[in-house]
Amino acid sequence: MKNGDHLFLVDGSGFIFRAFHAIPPLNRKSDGLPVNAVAGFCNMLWKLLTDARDTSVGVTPTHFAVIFDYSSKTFRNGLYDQYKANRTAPPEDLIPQFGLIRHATRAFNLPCIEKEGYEADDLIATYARLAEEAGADVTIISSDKDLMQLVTPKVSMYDSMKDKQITIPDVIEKWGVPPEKMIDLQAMTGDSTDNVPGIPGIGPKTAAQLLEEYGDLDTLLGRAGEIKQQKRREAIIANADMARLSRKLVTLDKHTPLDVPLDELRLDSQDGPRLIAFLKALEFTTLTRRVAAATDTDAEAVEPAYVPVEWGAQAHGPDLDVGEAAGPPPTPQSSTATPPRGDAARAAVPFLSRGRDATPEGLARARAEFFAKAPFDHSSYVTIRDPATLDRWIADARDAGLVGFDTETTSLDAMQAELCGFSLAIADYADDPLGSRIRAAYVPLTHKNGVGDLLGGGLVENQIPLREALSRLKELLEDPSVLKVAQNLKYDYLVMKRHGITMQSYDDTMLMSYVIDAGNGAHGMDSLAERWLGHTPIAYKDVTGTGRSSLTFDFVDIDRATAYAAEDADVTLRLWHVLKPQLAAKGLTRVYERLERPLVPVLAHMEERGITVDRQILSRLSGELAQGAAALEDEIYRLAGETFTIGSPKQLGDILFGKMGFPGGSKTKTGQWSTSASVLEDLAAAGHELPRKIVDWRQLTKLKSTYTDALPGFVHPETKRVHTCFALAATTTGRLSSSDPNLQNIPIRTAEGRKIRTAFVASPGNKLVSADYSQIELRVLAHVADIPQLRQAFADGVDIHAMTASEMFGVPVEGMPSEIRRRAKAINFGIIYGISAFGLANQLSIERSEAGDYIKKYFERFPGIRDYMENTKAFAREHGYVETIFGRRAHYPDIRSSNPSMRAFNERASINAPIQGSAADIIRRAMVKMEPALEAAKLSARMLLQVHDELIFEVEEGEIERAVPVIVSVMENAAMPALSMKVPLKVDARAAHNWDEAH
DNA sequence: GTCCGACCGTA
DNA sequence: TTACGGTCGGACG
Repeated sequence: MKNGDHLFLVDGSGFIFRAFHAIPPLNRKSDGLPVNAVAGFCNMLWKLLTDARDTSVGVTPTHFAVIFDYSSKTFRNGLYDQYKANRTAPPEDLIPQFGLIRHATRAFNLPCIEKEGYEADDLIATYARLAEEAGADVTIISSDKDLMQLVTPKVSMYDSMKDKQITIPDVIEKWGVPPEKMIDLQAMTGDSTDNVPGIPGIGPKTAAQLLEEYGDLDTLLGRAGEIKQQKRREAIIANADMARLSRKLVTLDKHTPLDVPLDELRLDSQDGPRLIAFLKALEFTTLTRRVAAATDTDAEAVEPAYVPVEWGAQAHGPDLDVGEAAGPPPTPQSSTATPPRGDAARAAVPFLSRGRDATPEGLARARAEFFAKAPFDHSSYVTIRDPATLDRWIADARDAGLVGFDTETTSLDAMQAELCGFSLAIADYADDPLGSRIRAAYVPLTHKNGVGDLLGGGLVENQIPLREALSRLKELLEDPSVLKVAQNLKYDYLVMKRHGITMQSYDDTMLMSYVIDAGNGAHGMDSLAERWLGHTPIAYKDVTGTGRSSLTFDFVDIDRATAYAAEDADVTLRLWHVLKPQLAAKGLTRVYERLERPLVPVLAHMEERGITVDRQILSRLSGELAQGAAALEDEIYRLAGETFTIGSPKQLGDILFGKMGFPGGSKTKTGQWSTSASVLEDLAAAGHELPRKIVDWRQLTKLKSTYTDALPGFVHPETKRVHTCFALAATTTGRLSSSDPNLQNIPIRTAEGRKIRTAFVASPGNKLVSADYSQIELRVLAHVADIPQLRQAFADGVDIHAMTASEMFGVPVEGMPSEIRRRAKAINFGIIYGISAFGLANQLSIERSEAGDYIKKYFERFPGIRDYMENTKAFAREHGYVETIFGRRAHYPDIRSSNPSMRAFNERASINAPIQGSAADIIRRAMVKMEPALEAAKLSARMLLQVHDELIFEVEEGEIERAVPVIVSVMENAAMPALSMKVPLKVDARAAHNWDEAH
């Protein structure tokens, strides 16, 4: 900075208070966010940046900065503990604007300056002194009298609200003393708003008069006895020390250490799109237009920015944590914690307030609002490279009683994954009992440097040895008094279990979201961060790369890994704060704690055990299938008169419906002729040879590619077993899903397919036990719709489909034709699926009118079912979700769609969900109870798989007779004692060497 | 390389 | 007519 330059220093904190009161209340239109002070601030900045010359300042700035108070605690509190102690909390509507003004500053591409322990005024004093020494002129944008002591021939002030410059004569005119005597004047008068004591009875007029007479404060105090007025004389003598203290308090520090050097305040050009994005976000249309014109930017093309709102810790009212069953214990002090600096440091977690809305809903709302706006500060994340630091973090986690936890590994498959490191997130209560700061750290353990080493390089230096870190981590993860919070806990649980750690006391944010929001979008971390935190976390592929050039996580640079991993733990802990109170507010805590969380270790154990598949059987089957398919291919090509890709529905359609001229059945939604099995079956039934061959070929190639060829690839290299992955939060209804490989769709319907089941075998000395619920969904339907005939039929143990047929068609159960029973069975399934005449007609290959008659007849016989269906649809329309008998919710937000087919689809799904979902809840309960029941019976039987209504166990041969009754009993009584079903549950169980024979 | 549609295996 | 996941072909870049 040099002679001729001109520095503008904006007192950001001062401005906001003034603008807030001076400008009428103004809210963002879309959501009521108060923005009056921000609007004034933005208009003022824009004016100063573009035409300061036309204001009373009369010059254009070359340097510019906006200065803020960091917090209410400064060095002055060390001088006088009552300093600013009577400050009241700012108005509610002002609070979010503190943060917004900082964002505005950055959007204007201006330095945003603050420093812990100092007031904005001290920073302004220091910059002003330095600029003046460099020969520059300074304008302080403020009208605060506390800053008038800084005015000199080269330093002036500017009241932007009144467009009035304040120079030396202005100070004298207003206060009766020149700027250099303002300190003494303030020392005498004191300041009630800042709690600066001063001398009682001395106001500005008297002070000015005394200073005129005695010159300065020290002289006055030395000659106080000469003062004629008795009261004044006594007051000054009695309060001399107070006056000296006050002088210290009001004297600005012109030598504050600076983080941003003076020269970096040089004014840069405006970033039009960035500024417009901010202005659009706040809906400042006039200014948006002006800025667009001045910067030659197409405002239409700019998306509004995401503008997080900071809630300053200082700005919090008297919130108190009145406790929450499983919430974090309020630990007021954390000895070693050093809160991070910067924006994230001011993020404070709101707890339940006595004063405001002290209900579960109020807390849930407050948390959601707070975290929707709390900014992320990656600079506050740290890497832990030594045991001592790790110990400190673990101690802090213990103090807090709550820690976000995440593992980083080399694979999505928890059974194959190798641990690379882990991250922790902690909410501190260090100096703010009203809230908490979240900080996060990554602990790299096995990161490698692959530089110039074909073997993959050695370990990166300065990582805590794996064993040492794990022994410390074990203490934390197995400590029941510390709640661990993870996203998709089953994964981390299994990875840690493989390292000899059995986690205790945990929550899973993914499962919380699933309980709250099944049907409302995904439950992965990225979705949840977007939905609840308004934040997009660093993408995994941005860290590891993608495709051919991708790295496993252990080759990721540790700084990058820290940014990614620490953020994940941070996000997880924030999500917990948002979601946990919502469970309580919506009455879903039971569902989460009984049907979700306890299933995590159960499924982890099942996945860890795996199941043996006989690779020889699969290999032999693959050969047979290949031969069969090859023979069919020859036939197909011969019949078609040419070779083509049979597996291509497009090419196949051209052959069948083009070249061969077969009548096309239905079309797919893209307009292609459908070549589905049902179409081909119809053609085959009409006497055509080719379609039959296609159907057969499809079956063989399907079995080969999906099962016999693929399954051996899933055999684990060490355990030699296949470990599926069960997803807990994948379905809308509450069912599990299975993948990698999917063991819930192993063939059974055809003889060819069943051969694949013979490859799933028990290990030597054991047998597989398959136990499945009989007609569980129809039983659930009989329960929820309370249908007397169905209840009676299940109580009597009669054939339910035959009973249905008998009721509908008046045919005796004895000697019933199989076609009649088949139709009744299709209707029963149709009911569960939310029947339509169209669907039933399709299923039974009958006319739609005939299917409609069946349905009508069915409802006449079972009016309770129609009531159930109508009531369920009405409930779903009203609430947007339906419930299972255990209170699990499945959401159907599109049930109010104006699209009739979409609406109808959602109605059918919402009829089905309570039935399918209640059955899913029942088997979940059975699974949770199974491990302790087997243990109590001293059985070593191990649960391996779940297939919706079936559980598969591996049981020692000598144990089978004792194990089967235990298994059956747990399953049949699974609803108890939470619920007493109106129909009995029935379970069939068999033991055999392979799955085909056991089922 | 990544995505989507068609198809098909299970309950 | 419900709920899933896997494989393939084909189109996109």
